[in-house]
Amino acid sequence: MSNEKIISEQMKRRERAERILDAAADLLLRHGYKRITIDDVAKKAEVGKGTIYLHWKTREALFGTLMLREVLVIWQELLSRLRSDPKEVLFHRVMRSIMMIGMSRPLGRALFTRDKELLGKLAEKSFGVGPTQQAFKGEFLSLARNLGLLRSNMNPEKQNYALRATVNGFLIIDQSLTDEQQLTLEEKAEALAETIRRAFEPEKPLPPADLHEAAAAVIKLFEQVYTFSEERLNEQMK
Amino acid sequence: MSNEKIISEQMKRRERAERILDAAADLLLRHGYKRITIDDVAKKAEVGKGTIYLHWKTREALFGTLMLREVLVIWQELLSRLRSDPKEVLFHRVMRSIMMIGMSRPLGRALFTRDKELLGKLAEKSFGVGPTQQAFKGEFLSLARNLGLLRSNMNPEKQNYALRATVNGFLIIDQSLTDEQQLTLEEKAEALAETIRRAFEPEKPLPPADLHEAAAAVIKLFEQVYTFSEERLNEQMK
DNA sequence: AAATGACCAAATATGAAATTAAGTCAAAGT
DNA sequence: ACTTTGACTTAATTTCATATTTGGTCATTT
Repeated sequence: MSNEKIISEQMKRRERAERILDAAADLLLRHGYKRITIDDVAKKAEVGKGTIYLHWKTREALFGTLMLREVLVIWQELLSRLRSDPKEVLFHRVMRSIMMIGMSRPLGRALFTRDKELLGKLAEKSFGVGPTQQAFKGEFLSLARNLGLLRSNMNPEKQNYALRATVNGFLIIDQSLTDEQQLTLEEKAEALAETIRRAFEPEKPLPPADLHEAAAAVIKLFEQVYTFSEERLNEQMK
Repeated sequence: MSNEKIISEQMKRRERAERILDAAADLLLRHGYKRITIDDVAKKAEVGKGTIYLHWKTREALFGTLMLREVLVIWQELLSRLRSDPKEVLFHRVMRSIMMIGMSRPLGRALFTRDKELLGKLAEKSFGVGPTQQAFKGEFLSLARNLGLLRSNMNPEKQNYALRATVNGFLIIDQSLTDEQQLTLEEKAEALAETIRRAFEPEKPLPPADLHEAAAAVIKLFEQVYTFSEERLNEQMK
């Protein structure tokens, strides 16, 4: 068999996997995790049930991959924003972007708010890929401190805790907001950004030179994490 | 019957109600809401089951009163701190106190973290007394802005949202913290205080004169809310 | 060699019977 | 007379046996 043929075969395979994930995503948002059966997904994706098991070992693995794909799309969009404007590397801007990107996507929103109704037991697990989250929580934060994107006159553990609590608060609160005075997503993201900027960023703005350097460094780290996660995704989709 | 006699009777009645609540609280923290029966409470409080229904109409009402009592204790301790030092009226100090007081009390902690394991369906309901929470979310925040305790160069709705999200984040995150590097309660409360101060308070500190005025005004409002809630409690305990 | 769906075992849903517990009130206690 | 109680009623919950569904496999078809 020719090389092109093999590659084309792999592409078709990948396309089919994506189609199955699309079907799963649609059903997930429509009916919620616990109500979906593999038969439903197979029917919707127009493949035999056995075919799904050619791609994933278990039902849970299928949905795990779906979540990872969603996280990667968000990650990619974030990277694209970072590349288009170095100012986007400012910590509050990164957080605003993450909130804007994630919350405007139905699946991202379910992930961010830990929507138990929709995700069922999936809500507990973390899909940022273990190492990805590590990178984010650990490496990224210390990098941000070193680059002057975060205050450095603050105990790092305390700062990490405070950041996590704050961001989590903004993400989680959305579902319990039955308030009439609903703010728009833009306003909410802006509120998060302002809170983060005032509470965690240095008083005086970063000089443009440092900003560029910071952007380059952060993009590099994010690309590493992205590439790593992408490889994981590719493995999972065989 | 003499007046003293009647008052003494009422006191005994009240004491018995407290004893029942104590029993309920103990069982609640030990076994969780859904596992407790009224018989358990009656036995523990050394009263007949019927006696409990002389105080409360339903099981849920009994536990509702228990929650209200807990909120009032926290409220009272907060007021006491405010009275002892006017500086405690600074917004970040109020928030730190609330976190310190509430989180150091088992029942308060369950309430703040919305511990579903312990509180069951009670976790959903709000026990700050409808009007109390209104007062807190509405009146208190606008009063704080007027008194210079909060930045006034920020859209009030957005500021309210951001504050709620932030504080909620610090309170809720505690239960999902399986992290090894557990901070002490003091450190966590300090982290919340610092975040609040930087993100929501004016840059320059309040002059001492304004501080005293602010403390007086806030204490007055809190006393009103406290008194109102206390009356509710008294009604509920008949 | 890839894809399928009939098949099997395990999980889950169903529903009737048994148990438990919330709430009442006639009787006992003070 | 007035308070307190626990046996009683009924509604809710649990149990348990049976029926159904569904995750995952693999012999057969494409």
